Amino acid sequence: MALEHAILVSLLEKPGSGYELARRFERSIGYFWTATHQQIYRVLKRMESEGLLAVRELSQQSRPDKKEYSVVGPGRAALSQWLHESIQPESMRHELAVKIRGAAFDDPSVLIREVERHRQVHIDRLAHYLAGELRDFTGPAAPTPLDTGQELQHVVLRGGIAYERMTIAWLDDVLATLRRLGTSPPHA
Amino acid sequence: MALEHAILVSLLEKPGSGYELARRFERSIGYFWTATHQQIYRVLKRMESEGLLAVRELSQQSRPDKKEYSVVGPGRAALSQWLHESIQPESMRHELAVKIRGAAFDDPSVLIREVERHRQVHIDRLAHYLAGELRDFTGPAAPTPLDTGQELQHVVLRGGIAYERMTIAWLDDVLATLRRLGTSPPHA
DNA sequence: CTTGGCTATGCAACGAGTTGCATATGAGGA
DNA sequence: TCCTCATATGCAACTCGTTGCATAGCCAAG
Repeated sequence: MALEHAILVSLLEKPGSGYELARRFERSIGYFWTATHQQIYRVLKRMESEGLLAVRELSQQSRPDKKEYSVVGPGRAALSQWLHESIQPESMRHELAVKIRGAAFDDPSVLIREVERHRQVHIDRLAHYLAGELRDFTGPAAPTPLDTGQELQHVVLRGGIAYERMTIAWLDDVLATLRRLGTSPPHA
Repeated sequence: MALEHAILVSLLEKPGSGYELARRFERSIGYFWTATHQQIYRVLKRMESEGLLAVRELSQQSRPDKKEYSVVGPGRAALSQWLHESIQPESMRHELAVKIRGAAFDDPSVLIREVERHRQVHIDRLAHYLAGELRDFTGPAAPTPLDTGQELQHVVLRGGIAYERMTIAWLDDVLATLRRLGTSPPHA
C-alpha cells in the first residue's frame, strides 16, 4: 500500500489532479516511487471512496475539466499511523545485475553497449538532481532558512544524488570488468 | 519476466530444486532479486511446461523427495536472447524515502528509531557481503585466477557492497537531519 | 481542415507478487 | 509421546502493477 502513502504525501505537499500526480511521479516523488496514471486514477478513486481524500471538480478554460484531490482528516490520520509503523528494509530489484551474472553463459562483451546506455541514463539523472538541488535548496534563489518539509525533501534528494554517483562508479567498474573479460572464451 | 531470467541464471550456475532456489533467493541471487517460494514453484512449473527446463525427480533418504530442475537448450537460448535485448534502467522503490518526506506532516523524530533500525540492517548486510567477498574472491582460499563467471559474480557483489556503504552514509545523513529538526514544531 | 500534441480521465485484460493456508517426511529434543 | 524444526511442494485468494486501448477538449502548425 505504499502507493497510497506516496499519494497522501504528495497531496499534502500540494493538492492536485490524477494527471498532475502522474507528472509528479515522473519527477520529484517519482525519484523513489513510480506509478503509471492508470494506477494513480484507480487508487485515487478507492481512497476517495474510503474517505481519505476529498474531490473538487474544477471547470477549466482551454482544457478539459479536472478533479482536484486533497487530503482530509482520516487521510492524514492514516499517514500518521503508517509513520509510526515499521516497514521492512528494501529488497533489491536490480535486473541489470541479473544480466551481468547471466553474461557468463554467453559473450560478456554483448553487454557493454547496454551498460554504457544505463550509465548515460544515470549521468543524466544525476545532472537533473543536481540542478534541482541548486534551484530549490542550495542556490541563491533558494529560501533560507529551509522549513522542515524542505529540509526533509533535501535529505531525500541527497540520497538520490548519492545513489546516482554510486551507480555510475559501479557501472564504470562493470565496464572495466567486461572489457577485461572481452577476449576470454565464453564459459561452459 | 525477470524472475524467469534470474531462475535461468541460477540454474545454469547450478541445477536445483524449487526449495533450493528459494534459499538462493535469500542470499546470492536474492541480493538483487527477490522471490518467495510460491512464486518460484509456480514459475518453475510454467517454465518446465514451456520446455525451458528439465525436471528430474529424486528420492532422498531422511527427507522428502525433491524435483531437480536444470536448464535445457531452449532455456539457454531464451536467456541468450534476453541478454541481447535492452532493458529499461531501474525505477526506484524506496519506501523509507516516502516516509521521510511524509514526516514533515507529523513529528519527524518518530522516524529516528525506524531509521536506526534500517541502518543496522544495512550494516549487517555489508558485513555479510564483505565476508562473502573474502571467502569467494579475495581471501587466501579463493581460486586464482577467477574464471569469467566468478569475475562477473564478483563485480555484482562489489555493486552490492557499494550500495550498502552508500546507504549507510545516507542514513547517517538522514539521522543527523532528523535530530537537527527534532526540536522544531511540526509543519502545517 | 486535418494532423499531431498536450491536457484529462478511464476501462479491460493480463501478469507479477504477496499472504495465508495445507500437506507430508523424518530428525531431534522435552 | 508430542512438539518443534528443517526439508519439500503446492493451492487459493488477493492485491499490485503493466499494457493496450478509448474518449474528449482545445491549440497550433502545416
